[in-house]
Amino acid sequence: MKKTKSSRPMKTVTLADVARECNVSVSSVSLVLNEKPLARLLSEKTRSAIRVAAHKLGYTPNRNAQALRSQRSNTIGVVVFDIADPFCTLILKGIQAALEPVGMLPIIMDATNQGKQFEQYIALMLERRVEGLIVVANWLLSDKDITSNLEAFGVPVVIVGREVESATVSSVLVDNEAGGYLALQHLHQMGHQKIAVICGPKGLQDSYRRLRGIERYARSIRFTLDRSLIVEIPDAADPLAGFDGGYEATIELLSSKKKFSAVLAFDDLTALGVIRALHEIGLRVPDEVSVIGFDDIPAASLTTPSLSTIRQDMSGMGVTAAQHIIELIQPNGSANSSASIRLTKPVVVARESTSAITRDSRRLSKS
Amino acid sequence: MKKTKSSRPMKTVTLADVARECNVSVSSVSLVLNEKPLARLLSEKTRSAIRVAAHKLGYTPNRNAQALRSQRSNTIGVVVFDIADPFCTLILKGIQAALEPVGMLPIIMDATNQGKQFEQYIALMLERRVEGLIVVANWLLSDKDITSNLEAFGVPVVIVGREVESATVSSVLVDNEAGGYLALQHLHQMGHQKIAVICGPKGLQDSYRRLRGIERYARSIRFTLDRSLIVEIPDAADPLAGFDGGYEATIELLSSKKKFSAVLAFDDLTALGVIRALHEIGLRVPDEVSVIGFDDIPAASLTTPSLSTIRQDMSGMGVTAAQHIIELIQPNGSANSSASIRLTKPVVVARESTSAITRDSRRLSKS
DNA sequence: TTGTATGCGTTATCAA
DNA sequence: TTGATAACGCATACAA
Repeated sequence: MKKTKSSRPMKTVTLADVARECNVSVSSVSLVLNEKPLARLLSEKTRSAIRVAAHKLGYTPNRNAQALRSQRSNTIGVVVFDIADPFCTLILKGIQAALEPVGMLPIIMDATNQGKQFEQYIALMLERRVEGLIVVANWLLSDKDITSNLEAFGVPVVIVGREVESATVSSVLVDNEAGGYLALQHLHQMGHQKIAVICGPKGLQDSYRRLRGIERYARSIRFTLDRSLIVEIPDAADPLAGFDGGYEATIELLSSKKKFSAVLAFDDLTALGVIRALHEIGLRVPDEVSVIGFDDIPAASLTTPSLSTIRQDMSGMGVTAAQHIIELIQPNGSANSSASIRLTKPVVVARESTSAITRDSRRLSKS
Repeated sequence: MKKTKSSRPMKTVTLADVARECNVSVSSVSLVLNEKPLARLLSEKTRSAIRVAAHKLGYTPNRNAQALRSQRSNTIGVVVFDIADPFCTLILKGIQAALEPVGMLPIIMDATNQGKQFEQYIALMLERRVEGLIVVANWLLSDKDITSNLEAFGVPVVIVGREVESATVSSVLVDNEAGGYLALQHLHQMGHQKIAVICGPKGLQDSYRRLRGIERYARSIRFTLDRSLIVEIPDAADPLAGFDGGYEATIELLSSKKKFSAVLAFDDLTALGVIRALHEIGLRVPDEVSVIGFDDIPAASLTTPSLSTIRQDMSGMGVTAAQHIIELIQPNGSANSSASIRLTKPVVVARESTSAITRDSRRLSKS
């Protein structure tokens, strides 16, 4: 039992230490411990001696040295625009899950919602010689922030949650249009006719795409959307701004005496704001007004009533992004699989906040 | 403009490249770029030439090489028990915020709620030669999982969210007892007398501490808690189990015809489950029953009604943990500041789910 | 079947 | 004022 009172840095066990312990050369130790084919040429006795010694001494390979020598860091930089955003966190899980089996380590940084930090953190990761970069966007990240020059980093880049028009940067995101389609379909099939639509900020791709999907479904069944029931929440800098946006939009809608039996909200946060507003006015959800969101953030299942929504497979998106970047990292990888856009399929999650239209809501929606 | 079509790994610019570019030695370049005192001995002309060349060539220091040479990785390993737990994510923000100014990089890993992965990930970080370890626990992490041998890793360890009885591992967590005290105080001061208490799993430190705080407040005002209104949710493996626990406990309480005008829940998730149950039975919150949680997870402010709760300063805990580990890393650091326990002060966040007792709730709580 | 030597990019020591 | 050079821990081509 050695006293461990020593001051840092503590000397760690190296290959040389192991080699000395069993009177072989460092190369032999390296071969055996890495299970290289060449190791099979060593006598079984030597091999086991090496393994025993390594274990006894508590040898831990030094990844930094390995990275230096092999010119491969085995790390992927992950820049999350806001790690507290529940939307992002499941993506991270997916990324880690896909990276682990191939021995890659994600280096995660939170950009804390600031475009400024963004570039700076990427520089940090480059210093660590990450072999690839995954950017997890959320709706606060303006396109300006990214497109600056994501292309010029010298490593493959995959961006999650945002479609980017670059020739060298790949995207993984939900099929927003399909999602919008599904959302309206869900409400319409439950009998709703007067449907308010609360769109996201105009500048946002997602807003546009989802609305397109909504309109496409409407056309497909020759259903006419009441334009006066379509509103838009303002752009904002706060992660929770969607909630306020939904709240304000609903208050406005209600005070203008518009009638509707259902609200299709831009996302879950917006939907929760809508519900708050309806509740304050004294309208019951879903008895009098149905509400559907988009994303399926964890909170969606915890509220009362629980929130019907369009689920994005965040974890799956993370996995896809990670797998894609692994491909790109392979030598010649950028050749065969170049910049692509992968859309994941959204799915309806019907919970308590939507219900078939009732007498109550029908009466209410009479204009 | 060089074509960048080459296959990976892309050769990066080194000190030697810069040195060659301006006909000086690598040592000079190193001195200048690191702004060492010795660099002042070089002529101003040389210095600026070096800086210009470095910038022109796009030099990026190789941290792996630096780590190898200096025996300092400038990284801190952070093992989060569940990165999707909103409780954890704000702590991460705090950690990053405190680490950044001192040039330390957090290496974040999600243990995905499994004690098994836990040890394995720590091994990974040790291979990367992290200089310290921060473990972010949540209530699913059983003490067994950690105490195994957190002490023997050779680097300082700080654990957030759990008090550990080790002589070498420091803890940062909320003052649970004070929190329990505050929660009961809040309810009592609003006039509630029949108060149900839903405790966390028995095995959990937090449960015990919070209950102690509750009892301490009760004693301080000579208020007698009705033991039959104190229940406990079962231990569980699911991150969202608290919700179900709160739900079930409430249903049980109600079906046993107990009367109460307020519920003090173990945490926010539990509280949300309670609200769901009350709603199903047809009891209005807070008009007929007040509910208070613990933690102040993001969802707490988004629900309708929004949740009154006891806030933990998660971000602050992250900062504290990071600062502490930085101290411990300093040479001789472990000497002057050894294993300690730092408690952060909880604060009441009064929102909509609690209100002063009304005629309705008074009537209801008559037994 | 095993060992030696070299270099990865840096920093630090010593010499010029 | 500046430049060689060794060493950090490891992997590998080459020798023995």
